[in-house]
Amino acid sequence: MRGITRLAQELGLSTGTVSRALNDMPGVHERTRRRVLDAALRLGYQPNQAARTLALGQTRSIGFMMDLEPETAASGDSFFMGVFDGVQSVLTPEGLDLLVLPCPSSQHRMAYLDRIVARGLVDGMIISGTDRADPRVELLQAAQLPFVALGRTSADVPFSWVDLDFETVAKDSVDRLVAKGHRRIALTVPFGELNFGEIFRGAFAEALAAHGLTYDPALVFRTGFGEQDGYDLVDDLLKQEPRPTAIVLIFEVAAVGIYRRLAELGLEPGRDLAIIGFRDEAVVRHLVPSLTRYNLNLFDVGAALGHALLAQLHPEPDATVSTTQRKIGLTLIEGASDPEAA
Amino acid sequence: MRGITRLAQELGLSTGTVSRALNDMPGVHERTRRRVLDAALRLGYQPNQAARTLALGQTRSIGFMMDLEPETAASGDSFFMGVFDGVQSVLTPEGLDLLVLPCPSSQHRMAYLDRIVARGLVDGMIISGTDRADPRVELLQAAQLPFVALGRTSADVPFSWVDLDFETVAKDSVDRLVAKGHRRIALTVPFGELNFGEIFRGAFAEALAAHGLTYDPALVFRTGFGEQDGYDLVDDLLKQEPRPTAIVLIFEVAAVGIYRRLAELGLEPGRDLAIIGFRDEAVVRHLVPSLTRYNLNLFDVGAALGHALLAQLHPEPDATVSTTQRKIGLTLIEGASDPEAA
DNA sequence: CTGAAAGCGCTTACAG
DNA sequence: CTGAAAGCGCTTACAG
Repeated sequence: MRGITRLAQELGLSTGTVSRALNDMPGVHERTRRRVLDAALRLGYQPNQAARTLALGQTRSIGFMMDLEPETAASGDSFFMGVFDGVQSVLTPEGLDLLVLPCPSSQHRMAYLDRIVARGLVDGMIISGTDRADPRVELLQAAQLPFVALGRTSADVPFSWVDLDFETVAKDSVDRLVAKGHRRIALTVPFGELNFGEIFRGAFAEALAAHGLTYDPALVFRTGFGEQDGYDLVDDLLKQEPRPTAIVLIFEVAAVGIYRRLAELGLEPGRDLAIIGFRDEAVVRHLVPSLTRYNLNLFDVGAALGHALLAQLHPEPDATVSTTQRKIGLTLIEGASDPEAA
Repeated sequence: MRGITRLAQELGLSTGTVSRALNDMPGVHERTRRRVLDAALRLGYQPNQAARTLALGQTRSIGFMMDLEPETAASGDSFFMGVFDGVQSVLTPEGLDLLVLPCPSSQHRMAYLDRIVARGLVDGMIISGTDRADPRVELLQAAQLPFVALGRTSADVPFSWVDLDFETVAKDSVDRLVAKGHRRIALTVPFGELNFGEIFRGAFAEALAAHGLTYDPALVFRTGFGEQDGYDLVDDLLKQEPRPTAIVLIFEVAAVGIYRRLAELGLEPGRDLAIIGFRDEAVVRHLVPSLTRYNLNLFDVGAALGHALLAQLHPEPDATVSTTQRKIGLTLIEGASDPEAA
């Protein structure tokens, strides 16, 4: 005999009473409750999760789907860890466990998610790395599973998401460079169908237009997440006529490669090419000249995801389920990599 | 009505028969089996995991506990992501799901693990970042939960682990430096109680002894995982009298900081201080002069963990459970950072 | 305030 | 080869 039955027998009570005491349900004598709690602690009793899930119809677990794609995983460096910590900070007090679900690089995202959902492994999901058109959103909606996306999609169906404020980063970067006399400004966007690339590009074009500058598609460089991608970018960029005087990045690590290639060519970051980096990270923190970049609080991103999910799990008594759509701001860290144009 | 009951009714069969058909049990008419499988596919039936777990006593999930401690997390996602992919590659074909369990930085490892284990969330565990004395090993043994550690402990109780071959890295590094005329060789070890620090130190001392050199505790530097830690190390190192001519690292990123600080001091990596880095990683790949370091196949590490775990889940019919203890080798990548001593 | 019993969705001896 | 029934460890109306 094990579990709650054992506990009940040990105490000479029924499992019903023990269960009610354990779960803080009303209608249990205070002395009884205390006896139960004491015994549970003493015997190290923990309710069997599967039995609980079956009886209650909920798992008390939240899944966080993460791609293992080497392509996108590189950016993962320390990004997700910070986010997880933030998510836990709001889920743990609610008694919810966070299960990170790594989708193998060999497996299709949809197949992976479909299986997770159908097996009823979690009460809610957080998905990340959203594509412009991301069928995972429809899958989760169809399954009626509460979810939040870390990242938007281009679809206009309403769903909860938390995303970085790419628009403001693009606008601030352009404003700053234009104010310093730059007119030919290059931009990086990700390979593939990741939605934030389109957002970034759109906001960038708008910001240029606001200054009466024209958006030149030739100055938009599709790159990967890595250091090498930044390196490879430089030669293409220098080939442009007239040569751009500045570049705005969307990946943290690319800056390192750009600095490296410029140095090889006898060029100097800042003087020969103004650079505004993306998220602050250990790797770029000590570049010389110091990189102008943005600070992002990963913990906040995670916490926002957690809250958005809770809002879906406990829908307001009256109204429709509350949909969260929240952009997290990044703050500028002034460096010396984007001086006045020559 | 839902789940298997619904499926059974749809087919005019008992749930028992449907279950047997679904699970490929013997004693089901071929035609019946086919009908069941067809209907399951058509209706998108997936067994409820909680019910299955309760009935079978197993979850078909494996947990991978990961620390979110900023201290150790810095070493990062990029490390774990590669490992996860390797683990999945052997678990997925067995129908096992991998659940990554991130222990919040605010929570005690033992409390976190204890809860996970007691709730019966997984059939097996992988733990990482083992301390010299790591109570998680005893906890898992006491709970009789199959587990594998990524990393050894100093305990002499036998349990399954997969670890990097720190001994060979230490020995090869020392041999190489001594052959190049170095006699005063410094070493880094991690802060805290991480077990591999002790292993690395021990192997280092032994290797020195094999060359008739004495191990000088003043040349052993305790450092963290970050770039800044490498930076901070340099001044202390240069203070030593006589000054060491070489250093062997145990963290990937430290090399970047060492290069940076040396440059500030007008010193040159290699010429003024021979450096052997640790694991090859994007961050150190383009240092100049190129860093001598080691390559590690993360996928292999993960696959080894997966196999070690399977060996525990399906114990050999006859014998005692097979314990895996496997060191994964790292291969030298020759660079220019450790030339002959002056 | 407490107990007996049904039910959550599966699996699996046990009959037939 | 198939069905009826018990059981996995919980929770929760329903009686008392």
